[in-house]
Amino acid sequence: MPCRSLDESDASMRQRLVNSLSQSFPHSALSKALQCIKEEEEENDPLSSSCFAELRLDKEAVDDDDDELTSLSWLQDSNLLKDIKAGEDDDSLKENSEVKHEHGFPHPSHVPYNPQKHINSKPPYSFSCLIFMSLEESPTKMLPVKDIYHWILSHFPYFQNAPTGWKNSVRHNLSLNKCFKKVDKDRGQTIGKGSLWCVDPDFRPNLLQALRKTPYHPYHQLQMLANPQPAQQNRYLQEFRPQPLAPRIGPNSISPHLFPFLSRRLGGSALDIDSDIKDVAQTLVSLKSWSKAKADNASFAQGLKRKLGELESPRKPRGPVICTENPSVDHTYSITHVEASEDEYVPGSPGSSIDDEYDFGSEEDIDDYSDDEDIDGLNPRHQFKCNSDNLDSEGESGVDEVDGCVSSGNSDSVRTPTKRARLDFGKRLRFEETSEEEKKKIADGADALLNLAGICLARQQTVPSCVEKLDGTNEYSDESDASSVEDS
DNA sequence: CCCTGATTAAACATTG
DNA sequence: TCAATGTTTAATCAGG
Repeated sequence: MPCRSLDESDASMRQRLVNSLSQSFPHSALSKALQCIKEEEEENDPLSSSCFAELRLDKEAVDDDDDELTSLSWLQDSNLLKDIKAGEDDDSLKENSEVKHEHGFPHPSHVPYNPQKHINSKPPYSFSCLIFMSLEESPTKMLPVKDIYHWILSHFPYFQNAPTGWKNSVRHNLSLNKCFKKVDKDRGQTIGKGSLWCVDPDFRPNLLQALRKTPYHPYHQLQMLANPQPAQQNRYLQEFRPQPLAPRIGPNSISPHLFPFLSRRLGGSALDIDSDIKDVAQTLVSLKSWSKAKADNASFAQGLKRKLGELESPRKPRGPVICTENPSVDHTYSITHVEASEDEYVPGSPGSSIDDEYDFGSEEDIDDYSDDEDIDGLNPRHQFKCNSDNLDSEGESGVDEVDGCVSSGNSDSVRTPTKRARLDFGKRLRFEETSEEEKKKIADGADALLNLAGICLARQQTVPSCVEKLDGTNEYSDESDASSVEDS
């Protein structure tokens, strides 16, 4: 919860609030905004007073005060608006707030979104996120298109009155978005027409990243599930009935009962940042070690063999998936992808599941995803704007080739650890072909960056563990990240 | 202004 | 045959 400066008087705050609202909601939306706040209070939701502000985007968390002023979140802890709301009829106000703008009008980004109430507001989630949520809510992590429709309809009544084109969009997304893939017919039960769809584990971190960037998602999603509407008849939800909201453990925490995957991935931005730092440091150290190893042919060959062994053996630690802040690599259609995955992929490899990495879901789910990878190589969807040329062209430069994992915007960030590790390995092989001068530059750069990263990591006392992991002898999980950070 | 992603519409193919 | 499903292309818009 952003803390308001105490030296700011209520009057000035109110004035600034009104100004801000007037600009943000020119069409009588002020009352709607107030109504939203009042509704939140009336529900006496334990989350409403503390959580959703922290669940704003990471970027917003570091935004300037102006952005905070435009956010209504901090008002939930204050009673500044009570006078304004006094005497207003709740029903009429709500009615007005929902009727006054046309159906399909985008939901104001500064108003907490409740899909069950703002049925005329177009959900602030992309179809990818909607599909992702539906699939994640499924116990089996896979759904036929029909059930995806159903989930969306039951959770976002907006679509009940929306033009039917949204279903087309859903199918379009499923087909075109590389994040989703069809489950092998053999594995899918006989569900009639069509296939089951699931999230491609390769891209699940990207979807999570995208979801996390969506304003107000976690809070309202949780709230929605905690107060299921009668319209919700999704059989998966009936089987997997949400539990009442547990008291929030702390700021920015998501109920693990309702959304285990969200509670982990959205639980704290600091953890992800730490993870990113570790990723960078890991890559840099690795890079340096390889450069150094080249100086000694014997040790180089040994290291090569060891690296190869690590990559070939199952259940070996892999490089971490990097969830980049770069929107171009979130979950889009045009992410650069490893074309050679069919050759590289080891069917049934336990390490192929990202659940392994993040400990998502159940054992069955892990198996599902592992097996699902069997069909990944057969799925031609990755052809969309797949930019393997980029990799090759970058390979000429040497530097980009090697520090691909360092750059948050690099396409490497979207691969499975296994695939990425293999690609990195291939890159390193090519790295060995670059000139000594280039390698020296790279090593120097790595040194410099490592020093920078070392400062951060040392601050959190995670350098030893991080570096220790570089030799591939230790696991690298979010859990350890979380614990290390929490300990510090 | 350009690029990219998201959305929407549409046409067409496939499937049960 | 039909409707649902899946694929693909294109146009449009918004945001960076």
